[in-house]
Amino acid sequence: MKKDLVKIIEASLRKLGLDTMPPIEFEVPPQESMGDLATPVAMTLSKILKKPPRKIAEEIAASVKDEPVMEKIDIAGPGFINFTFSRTYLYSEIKQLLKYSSSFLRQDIGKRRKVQIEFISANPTGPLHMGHGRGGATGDALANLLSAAGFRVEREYYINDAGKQVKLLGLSVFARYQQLLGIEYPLPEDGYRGAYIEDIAKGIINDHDNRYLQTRFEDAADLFIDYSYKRILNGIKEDLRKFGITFDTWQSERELFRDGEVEKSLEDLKAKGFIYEKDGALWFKATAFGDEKDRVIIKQDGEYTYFTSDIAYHRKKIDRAYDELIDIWGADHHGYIPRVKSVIAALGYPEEKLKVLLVQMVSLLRGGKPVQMSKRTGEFVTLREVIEEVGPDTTKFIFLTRRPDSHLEFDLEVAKTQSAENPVFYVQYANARINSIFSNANEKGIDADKLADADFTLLTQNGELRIIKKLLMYPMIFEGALNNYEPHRITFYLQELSGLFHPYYNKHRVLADDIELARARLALCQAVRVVLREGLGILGITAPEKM
RNA sequence: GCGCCUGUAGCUCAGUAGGAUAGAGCAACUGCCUUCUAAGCAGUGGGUCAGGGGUUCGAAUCCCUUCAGGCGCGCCA
Repeated sequence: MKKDLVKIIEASLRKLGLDTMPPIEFEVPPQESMGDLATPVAMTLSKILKKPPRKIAEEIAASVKDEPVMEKIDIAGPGFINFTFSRTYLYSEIKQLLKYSSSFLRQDIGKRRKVQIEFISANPTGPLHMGHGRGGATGDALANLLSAAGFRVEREYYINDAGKQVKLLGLSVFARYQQLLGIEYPLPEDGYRGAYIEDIAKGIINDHDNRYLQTRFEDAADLFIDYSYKRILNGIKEDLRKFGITFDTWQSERELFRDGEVEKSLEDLKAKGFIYEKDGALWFKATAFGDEKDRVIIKQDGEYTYFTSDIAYHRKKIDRAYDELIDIWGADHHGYIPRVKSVIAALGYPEEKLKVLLVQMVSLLRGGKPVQMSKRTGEFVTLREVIEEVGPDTTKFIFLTRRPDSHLEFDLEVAKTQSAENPVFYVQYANARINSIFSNANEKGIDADKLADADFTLLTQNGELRIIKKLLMYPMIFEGALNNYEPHRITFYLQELSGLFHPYYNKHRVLADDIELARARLALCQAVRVVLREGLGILGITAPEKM
């Protein structure tokens, strides 16, 4: 729809003697009667052409008005050009949509370029929480979006299974283990305290009995650390399974050390002259690339920092020949962006190769009151508990009806009690209703095959034309969601589409007595169903057959 | 103190590379189930786009500033 219009307008601008094309933007006019799409391009050009916008608009309109796709063209307000499409065009487009759904809905923007998207990557030191859920829903939807747009997408989870945090986890479990066996053993100061720590300790008792009773932690560390984080990682995988998110690759931090990636990346940076020694530590010259201070990579005590393995990690990723890397982080890590970007630059790659998307914090409420999250006692509501309470589809939908950078208030009570009238069901219900119509058509013996050959000219009702136009708008929405990394645009679109379908369903009988009309309406329903499923698929939300 | 994000209807949020009379859902109120699923439909009310200045044909959107909330600013991750 937009593509055809752009072509027509560009041709007309060329006729007006313009050789460099300005970006041609479109919007939906505020009132339906004004037309289907409008462009303010005449007002933009007014400065360049030094002519009043309405004059330019008239010239464009005059040279375009004979196009067969156009029903009428109006000039309105300060210089908007309003286009109304001809029915012939709408009917032929909806036919295309039905006949070639996949290429119609999935424009090949990616051209098989490779993108890797890394998300969640929660430390294996505890179950996933709501923040991870939001990052997960967003990352998964973006990956689906990119893949629908013809990119080759890899989803990766980075496992911080080396370093201080998993060690602290092991020590916390070790302490609980001793305590369970009747020994007084202090929990580490900032150790992990959730009930799951005790469960892991019980698991070790179960598998290894009291073999590590009263040994020193140092002598049992490997077992306690490995046992604990692996068990938690399995729990995370189970959380993800329940949430309906899968990954292609799981990159272990330990492996980066084991495979010499960390060493190699340091040598690399050293050779390039971005490493120096100061105060008994080794530093990376991040300020050379716009970061506000240089960063330590080997501490005085000889240990690496978390940043060191992140250098190796991003170096490895970027070396694997991806055209684009996307990292999705919680917004609390935003200060970390210049640091990682500076690594990309130091390694000789353009910074734009890495796109860091921030997903804002989630605050959990119940009935308007904040749910207490205590770090001290380790008491917090996990993602799994929320999924089990409100369901994965509703949970994802709530995450995906907000802009990633808006702060999100997730009220469990609202998510649940609203469930009957929750927007996600509104969308799913439209799909289920259409399925039901098709099974009724089948029972009545109405031929629902080859619907692309139905007589679309019978679709003359306002509700029908509105739906057709909305369906043809999908590629625009898709493109916008993709270019801005904003999957929520799909969510809103699906609500709008459903918001047209339900009233139509209520007002007009799809399975009309007139068989040809029934077939035309079935074709329309089919198109709606295809788009709903496509959109829900991108969001990672199911489209139940029946409800 | 510095930096990032946010502030839009009673509530939760869209709308921001400037565009026309600022939208949706929920909540509130009034109706609609003997024909394809009432998880639905029809209708009503609801706004100082946080405040103030500026830029221009035009600002919720851009700039400056104030206020409010959140998050960062480690040889922690």
